[in-house]
Amino acid sequence: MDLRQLRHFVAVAELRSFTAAAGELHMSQPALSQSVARLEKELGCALLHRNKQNPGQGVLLTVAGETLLEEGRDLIAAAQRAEERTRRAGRTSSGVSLAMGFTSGTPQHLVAAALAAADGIDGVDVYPVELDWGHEHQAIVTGRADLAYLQYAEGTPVAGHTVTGLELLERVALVPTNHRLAHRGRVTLADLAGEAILDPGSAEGVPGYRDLWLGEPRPAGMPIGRIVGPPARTVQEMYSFVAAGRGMAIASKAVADQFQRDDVVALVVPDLASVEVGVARLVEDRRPPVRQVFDALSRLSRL
Amino acid sequence: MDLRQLRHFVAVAELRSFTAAAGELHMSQPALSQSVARLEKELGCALLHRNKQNPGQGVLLTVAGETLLEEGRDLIAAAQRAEERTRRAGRTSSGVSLAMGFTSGTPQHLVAAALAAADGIDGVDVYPVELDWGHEHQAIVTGRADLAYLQYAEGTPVAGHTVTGLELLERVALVPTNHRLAHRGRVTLADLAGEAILDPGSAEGVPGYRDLWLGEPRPAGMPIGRIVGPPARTVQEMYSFVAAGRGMAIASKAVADQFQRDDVVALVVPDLASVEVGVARLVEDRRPPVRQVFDALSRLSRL
DNA sequence: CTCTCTTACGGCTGGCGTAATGATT
DNA sequence: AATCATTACGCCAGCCGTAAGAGAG
Repeated sequence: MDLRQLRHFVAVAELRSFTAAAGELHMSQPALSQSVARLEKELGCALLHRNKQNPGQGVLLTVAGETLLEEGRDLIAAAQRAEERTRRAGRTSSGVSLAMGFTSGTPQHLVAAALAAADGIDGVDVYPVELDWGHEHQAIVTGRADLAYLQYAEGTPVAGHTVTGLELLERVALVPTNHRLAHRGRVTLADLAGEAILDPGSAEGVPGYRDLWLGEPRPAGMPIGRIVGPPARTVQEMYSFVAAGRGMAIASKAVADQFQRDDVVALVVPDLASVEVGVARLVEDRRPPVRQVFDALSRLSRL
Repeated sequence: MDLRQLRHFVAVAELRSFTAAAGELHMSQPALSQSVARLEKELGCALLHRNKQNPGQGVLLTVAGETLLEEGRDLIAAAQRAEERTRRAGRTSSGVSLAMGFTSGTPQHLVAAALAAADGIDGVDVYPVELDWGHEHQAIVTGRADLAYLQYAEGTPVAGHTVTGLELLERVALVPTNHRLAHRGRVTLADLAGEAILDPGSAEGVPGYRDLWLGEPRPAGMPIGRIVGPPARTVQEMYSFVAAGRGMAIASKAVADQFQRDDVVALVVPDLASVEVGVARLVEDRRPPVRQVFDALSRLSRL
């Protein structure tokens, strides 16, 4: 079995269409058809129910197809992790080196704590990797990071990861200094009703991420305003967006404490639920250094 | 990255030699050299320290090489499991079907219990797969079985598996009916000193397996006799070996209770430690039906 | 001189693209 | 007719094998 074939099959299975998958994979549809046919021949069983009475509705998966879709996704992700981890190892001269993912919204002391945690473990070195907003999950799955700090609605589990909640962060609304509410230290959701808001984007694998940073669900009568994109990738981009007067943005108080600009003001919003910051690792990651650092950080939990 | 290349690299890394690995892989050595070189180029880092001052001692691994060796082994095993599971799914008409591995030495009621356990779980079907002696571990790793019954020295953990001990089995020595000890119901290790014994082979991934079925370690003055191969693959082969007068064999009492032949006698050996029978699954196997059946069987433990 | 890995080169296979065909609504 | 997949066929890249080269004991 070949990883390329597997990628081909997974694309077809996910999109339920050879034509669509061929586009996605940047290859011709007949070539894709052949590739999957070869895979089926090698496995000795059909993976897709073809063209019977559904040429319009695309293809359906067989039991074997369902199985290979699940297994194949895992396998492709594992292959990418292997590649990424090897590349990273190639960049370090010696010893074990772990990548700690964080975003510009992560409280600084936590990043420092991660580096400090490694000092206590012999032969293990942790280096920080800054990730784009909302890519923490993806970074762990693809192997760009071994561990990552994650922000999520309190108590929401994240599939595929082992997460330990560490802190709760109050939330603030960021507005320009010349905003009508800028002189208020704290505001309510009612005050913010109808305000244009920065598009938070969405985080693969983190359900509820988008709603979290839109301040949803909001009580009746405090509707959300226009959502303005594109999503910010970092805190700096978020501040620039706000300073330009295009709308407000919701952030954690930790962000506002760490980044100060005189053209942007942070207003505490007490009726927005706090967000939880946690440290995450892949459930199936059994590498001892990863476990050790993870456990050390877990012990710092204030929850 | 390609699985073929990965297999090439893993072979070289494990054997610490291109020449040896090329033989193992049934390909020419220069082709293998190129294949690994291509992989290194793709990854952008060296995996092996070449030909510096060790052309005699073979190659050494770099940090990246060590990483890719570990990751690659896992990945290749995972690929094989994916393939095997898909093939199995292709053979079942519908629904979830799990393979329960056992050997001819597994107490029958446990196999029956596994099938019965599935009846209580909706949409899950368990079917038995008979494995060769000592291949239980390998079967789980390669995906031939999702669960398997395993026999091991009491309390010995098996790497890579989650195991629940279920029962302890007394052990017996199998001898021909015309053997000098055949009329005795029970014997000691001292009685068996110097007897020729069937080669138990070894089980990949189960440390101590060989010693277990040789009755080792034996007290001083009760030395092991000649070890006669080839290893038996099933209980029937073992009985035939013994009946032919080529030597004795050590088995669990459960085996002797289940298989009766008038040309072979089972003698209880009280001073051999009991073996533990447990049910095993892969640590990282998170599929709910596997967990459910495993947990149901774990609840049957008498330990 | 032997052992081992690398470089060079030629041949072949396998996978892709284009074009044509089939099946269904 | 339009859509979606398969079959037919030619082309090319990549991989393997053979042969030659290079460095160390």
